[in-house]
Amino acid sequence: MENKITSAQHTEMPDLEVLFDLADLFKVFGDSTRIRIMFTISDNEMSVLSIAEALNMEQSTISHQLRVLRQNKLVRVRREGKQIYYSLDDDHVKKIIEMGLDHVLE
Amino acid sequence: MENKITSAQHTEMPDLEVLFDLADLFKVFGDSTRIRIMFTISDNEMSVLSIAEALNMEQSTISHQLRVLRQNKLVRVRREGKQIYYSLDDDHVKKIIEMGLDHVLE
DNA sequence: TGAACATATGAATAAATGTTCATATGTTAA
DNA sequence: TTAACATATGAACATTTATTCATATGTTCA
Repeated sequence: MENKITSAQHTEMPDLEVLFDLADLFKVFGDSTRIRIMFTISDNEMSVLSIAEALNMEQSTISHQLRVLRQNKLVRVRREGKQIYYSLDDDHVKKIIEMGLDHVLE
Repeated sequence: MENKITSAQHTEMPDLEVLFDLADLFKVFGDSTRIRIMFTISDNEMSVLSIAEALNMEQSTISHQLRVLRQNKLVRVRREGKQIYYSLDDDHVKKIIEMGLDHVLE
C-alpha cells in the first residue's frame, strides 16, 4: 500500500496465501454444474429440488455443489418450511461470470 | 440481444456449450501456479526460465502450465533467439483476476 | 408421535489434473 | 556440424474432484 501510483500498470504481487485463495475462488467457477446452478438462481431464488429438475440432475449432486458454493460465500440461503431457497450472494458474483463470458464469447 | 432493458436483473442462460467453455476458462484461473505465472508476467514479458526462477519451480512445470495458458489464449508469445517471452494477452485477463481479488480481499 | 417430504452428508468410484523425470525439439555460435 | 542452451513434451504417479447410492437429518401436518 506504500506505493500507489494511479496511472502505473505495475501490479503488486499479493501474498502467496491470497493467491491460493484466489485460485480456490476461481476453482469454484471452474465446474459446469456449479456455473449452471449459478445461472439458474441468478434471477430468482430456487429450492434445491427445483434446481435439480431445471438442470435434470440428481438432488444429491446439486446439494453437494451448493455446499461448495455456500462455503465460498457465493450463495445466500433461506429456509421456508421444508424447502431451502438458494440465490446468488451478490452482484459481484454475476460480474465475475460476465467478465468470463466476455472472454469466451469474443 | 432482442431484449436489453437496462434495469432488468434478467440473465439469459447461455447455451450449454458456452457454459462448458466458461467453466473451462475459470478452470484455468483455478490453479495457484497459473495464477502466480500470470502475476509474474503482468508487468513485463518474461522468459520461461525467468518465470521458473522467480517462482522457484521447475522449468518443466512452468512450461506445462504456460501451454495451458497459451491454449486458452491468455498469454502472448514472442520468440527472441533461444528464449521465448510470455506476457499477458490483454487487460481482459487482468480484469478477471482483479474481480476475483476483490471478492477474496473483501 | 409417525408418515411424508426436502435437504444434507458419508463412502465409494471413476475421471481429471498437476508435478516430476527423462528426453525431444529448436536455436545460436563456434 | 557440434556443443551448449532454452523450451516443449510424453509417460508415470499422486492427488483432487464430481457424481452416485444409501441413508441421516430436519420440517410439516395429520
